[in-house]
Amino acid sequence: MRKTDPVKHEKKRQEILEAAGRCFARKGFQGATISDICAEANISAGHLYHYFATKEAIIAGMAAARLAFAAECFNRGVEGPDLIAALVAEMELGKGKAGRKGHSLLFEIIAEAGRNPAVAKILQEHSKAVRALLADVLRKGQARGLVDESLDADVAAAVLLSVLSGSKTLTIHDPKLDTKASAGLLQLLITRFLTPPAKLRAQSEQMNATVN
Amino acid sequence: MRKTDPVKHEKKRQEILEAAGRCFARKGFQGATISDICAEANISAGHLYHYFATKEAIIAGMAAARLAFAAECFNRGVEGPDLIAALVAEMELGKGKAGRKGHSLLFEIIAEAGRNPAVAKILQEHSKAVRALLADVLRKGQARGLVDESLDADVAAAVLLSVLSGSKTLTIHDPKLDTKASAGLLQLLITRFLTPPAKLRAQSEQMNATVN
Amino acid sequence: MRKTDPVKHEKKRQEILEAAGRCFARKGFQGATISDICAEANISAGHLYHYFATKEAIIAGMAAARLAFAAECFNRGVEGPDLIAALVAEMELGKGKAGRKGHSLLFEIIAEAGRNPAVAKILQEHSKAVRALLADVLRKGQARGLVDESLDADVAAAVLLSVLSGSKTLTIHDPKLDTKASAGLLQLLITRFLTPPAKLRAQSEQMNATVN
Amino acid sequence: MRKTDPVKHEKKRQEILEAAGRCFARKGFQGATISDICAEANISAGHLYHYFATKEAIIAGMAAARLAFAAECFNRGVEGPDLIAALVAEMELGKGKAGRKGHSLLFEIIAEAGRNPAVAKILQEHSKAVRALLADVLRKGQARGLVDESLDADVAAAVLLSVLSGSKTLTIHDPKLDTKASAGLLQLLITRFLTPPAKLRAQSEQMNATVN
DNA sequence: CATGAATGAGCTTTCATTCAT
DNA sequence: CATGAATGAAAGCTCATTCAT
Repeated sequence: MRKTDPVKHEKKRQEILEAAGRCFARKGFQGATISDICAEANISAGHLYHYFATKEAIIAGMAAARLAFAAECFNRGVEGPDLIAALVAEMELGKGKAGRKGHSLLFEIIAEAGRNPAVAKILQEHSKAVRALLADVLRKGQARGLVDESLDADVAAAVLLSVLSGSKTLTIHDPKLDTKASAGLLQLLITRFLTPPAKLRAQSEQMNATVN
Repeated sequence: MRKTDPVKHEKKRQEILEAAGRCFARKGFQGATISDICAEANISAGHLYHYFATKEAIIAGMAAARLAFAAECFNRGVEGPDLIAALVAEMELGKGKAGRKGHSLLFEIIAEAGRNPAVAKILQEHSKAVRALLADVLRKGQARGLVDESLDADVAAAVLLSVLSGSKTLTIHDPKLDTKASAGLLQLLITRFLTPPAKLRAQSEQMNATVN
Repeated sequence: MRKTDPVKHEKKRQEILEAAGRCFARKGFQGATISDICAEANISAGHLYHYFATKEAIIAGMAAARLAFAAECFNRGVEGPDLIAALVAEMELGKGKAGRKGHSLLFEIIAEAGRNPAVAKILQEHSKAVRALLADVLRKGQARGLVDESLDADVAAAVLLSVLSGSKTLTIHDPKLDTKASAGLLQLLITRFLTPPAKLRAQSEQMNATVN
Repeated sequence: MRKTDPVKHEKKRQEILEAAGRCFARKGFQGATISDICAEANISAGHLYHYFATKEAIIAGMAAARLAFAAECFNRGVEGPDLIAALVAEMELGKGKAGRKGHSLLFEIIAEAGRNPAVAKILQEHSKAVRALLADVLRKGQARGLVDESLDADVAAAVLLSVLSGSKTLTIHDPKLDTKASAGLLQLLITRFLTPPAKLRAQSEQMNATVN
């Protein structure tokens, strides 16, 4: 009497979600068909429904998995020594086609969240967690004098994350973008936003001194 | 034999595009059917095809119209006296449900651009034009000492527009967002990014003086 | 601006219902597919849905049409001079294959009524109407001394109709049935049930007299 | 190497058929799925196929079991002292919802017999046996002067069974049926059909005598 | 210009059945 | 004996598009 092995089951589920992710990135949520996903996952149409009750469930599951993965990457980067460099790195400006596909998927999720409450909830829970983490990092920075104390850490975290999202539109708006220059300006933008004015003044005085 | 009145024809086209825009905002590009659009525009399915050859053409036409309108608004605001206030105003953070629908539509367009070359081209042409305009404004600002001269105006314009796009994810990521505080920090972010360091130092010294 | 012609529309609807009736008689409600019905009605699958929203609606519509037709036949027969002969005629015992198909359809409807409320309602409304008519005829018979006055006309009508339904199982239970003999006995059964005892006695005394 | 215990095997078969009967009563032959039956019988889908080769076989087996059971009940009742009361009792007019489910199943079988030869054969064999039995009882009644000798016992048996079948449509045609009154009239109907005219005359003369 | 009847490919989903374990 | 993962054909239904009127 062999009972279902829940580990194997979960592994297969993840495999399917990954296959679905690739299809969705290629064709969008509605453009990708169940057939596409089955072909990509190498299973039959009928079998897919042992793992997911509806296509909706696949979309929701896939969004959750993708965002969880993104959050994990973000966490790792942000807990390192250089917050600003980590943020800019997260923007993945230069990844070519593969990166752009991933970005499309992100905007697909955002658009879907506008009319699919299940996806909206997933997206909001994800960003709440990421925002909280970032706010925490900012507060520590404020304690160490590296971040302007006059900024509300929670709001600043939300704004920084929106900048991060926005940065991913750069290559979509302009495929011939100078990614190095853009990354540099984004780094400058974040630096000027976060650095305490006193410190900034000191730096610029020093620069002036150097110049003169 | 009366020939088609081209003015009337164009007017109807615009009407249909507006109807399509409402449907797309509600249900997405694939979720909205030709039937939906016909119902919204009060015409028959057959008649729709006198104005647009395919659904694709409606999507493209609608994206073009929507972006043209956005550009127009943007131009008006940006040519006014206060650039930064205009940018923040453009972010439309507090518009409630209606605003969020419009934002979903924007991200729909962005996601679609990732896999539909026609839409990608429209989006890129639009942003090229807007970017050029904004870069021009920035250059004038640099000439008048209001904008940091060390910034490359073209790249800075692209970055600012990406911040603008990103800001529209704020209410999607968190519907309970404190819109005033967010708008305030975004304004601060742009200010600190653009203001020449020298001027900023002056301001902050002045502030310090006031404080002491 | 040609508007839909409701007459044509209704005619097509009836055509489809007739085609559906044939398919259902052949394969049952679930056994007959939308494709089958479309092929039988010579229309495309998509077009069927201009006339019926769901397969359920086709079943319901078809049941209603079929029962309405049956009621019409019944009414015509029953209002004639010989009620009992009409009832026996209605049993259609000798119609061969075609008849049996029609009977299967009837039992299909009855079985479906057991779990499909919409069909149950249609069936009940139909039989209510037929029962009322038959009860009326019985009451007139009672007034003229042809029907036993001690019978409750309403209950007797229901019982007679159930006998009519039951008679349609005869050829299903036994395909080699002696239809003439069965029809004869059914006629006798109904006669003995309805005829006033006094009249029956007179007849049988007369018969006895003849025999002796 | 233990061989299959044929007793246990048969017992399980019967269990499954009972479970199938409940499912079929609830949802019909095509509406009930193999999954439904497995869940109701608490076995796995694969295991079911150790007992039945196809769904068809389950339907046939279940029909056979159900009809065998019905025949058994019938036999017991009909061999008792009061034939007519037994027939009316068999009609089960007042059993509420449960009864109606059982009746639906009967009509399901009848409808299925119209297009499924296997089921048709089972039904016909069953009714042949029951008819033979009933004909026998009638012949005995004729010998004892309780049943009209002019009736052909075989045909009368078929007609009586069709009345029995038909009676089961009563509550389907009218859920608010007066079951007592209907049962009374059915009893009267059968009585008048079977009783020898001479005896009937005697009874009615007696009644007249009483009345006068 | 305007209609809506008509098409048919293709969608998501279901389900009887098989098979490795 | 018993499981449930796996199949794949086919179901009901949708929808962009065409066309006679």
